[in-house]
Amino acid sequence: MPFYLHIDMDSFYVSVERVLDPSLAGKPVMVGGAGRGVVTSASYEARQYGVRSAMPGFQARRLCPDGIFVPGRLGVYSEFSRKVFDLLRSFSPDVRAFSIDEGLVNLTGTERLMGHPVRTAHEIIGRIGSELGLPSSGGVATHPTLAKIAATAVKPRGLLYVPPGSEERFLGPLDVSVIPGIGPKTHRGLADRGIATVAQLLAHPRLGPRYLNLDRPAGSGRAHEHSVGSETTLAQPLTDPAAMERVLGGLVEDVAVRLRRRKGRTRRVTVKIRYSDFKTITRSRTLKAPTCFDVDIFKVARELLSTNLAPGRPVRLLGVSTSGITTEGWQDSIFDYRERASMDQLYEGIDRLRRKYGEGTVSLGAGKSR
DNA sequence: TCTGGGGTCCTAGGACCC
DNA sequence: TCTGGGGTCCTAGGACCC
Repeated sequence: MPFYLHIDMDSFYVSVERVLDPSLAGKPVMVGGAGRGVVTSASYEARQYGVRSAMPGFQARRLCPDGIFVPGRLGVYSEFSRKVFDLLRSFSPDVRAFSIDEGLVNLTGTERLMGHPVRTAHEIIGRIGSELGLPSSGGVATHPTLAKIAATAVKPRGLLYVPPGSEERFLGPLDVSVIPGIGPKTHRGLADRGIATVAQLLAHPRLGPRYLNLDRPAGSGRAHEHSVGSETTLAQPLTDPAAMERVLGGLVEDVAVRLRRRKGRTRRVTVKIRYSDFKTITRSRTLKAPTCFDVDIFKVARELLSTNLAPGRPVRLLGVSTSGITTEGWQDSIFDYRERASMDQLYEGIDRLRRKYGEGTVSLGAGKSR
């Protein structure tokens, strides 16, 4: 019998902040939400006021004026995340990280060594708490999706076991929104057709399997296409194309450095423009040959920006994204092998300088303005 | 003192090819 | 002197997730 444990950290960023500053315990704490930002993590005390993650900061401050707002420290959270996953991997070789604070442990076949999966789940959650000081929730079930739904259902500080054979009894009465992939829009659409519970959804011959297919074995999804992008909401909306190009240059630089760090080359460049009325457009172009160089990406990005920008209309966000990324070598373009090789050396040097002396040290002609 | 930033996946039309 | 048709790539938009 397959057994999966889905681990979901409880208000992860806030919990890490509390480990580092115990005086935050028991208080309404929010990470993020400064200025134009949104709340990225809210303590359960803050949620009592109606604060949710992804909520705009101004709204959170209105709902919870006495709350404590902490700026996020992604590097610190990543470090704690690594420790959590190290611990998970000491229980099973098959661990999948879904995000910084969510992971799946395959406990199939561990019974003889470690006892029943529920016992193991208890121990894992206990050790995340005792060794790292972090609260978490877990779901144990015969299917990964089911385990995730179970974990979400018992948050915070809960563990829920869905025994084999009781899957439909557990899921049936729940609201369809518990299913990953069903967001507000789909939820409304289903409600319009009179579908509110999972049981009603599963009874539908076409829609049921589309949104929840527990027969499909784990990990049978398609191989996903990787992308690397960077975007920024501007401190002040811009109307000056030259100023926008400078921002674009900074974004391109950021993207290209990350692309090279993972030894990737992109086949596609996408520019994103969000006007101050929130109308958002994306314009992309597929390249003839994959590249990881700032100059190549910037050339395309600048062109996409200049040919699609509505003149005089204030822009609040600019973004650059690269996709269709390949990590294959450059042997496929033999004719310019030598040129590319020397470009690689040049950029390696630039990246080294940037690492050593800071991001602003070396920049493109277009300059950087972030 | 309006609404982040990192992503993945899906749909759908048109081009293009055989 | 009505509309083939299937596969794949390109592009834009949008839903959704953390």
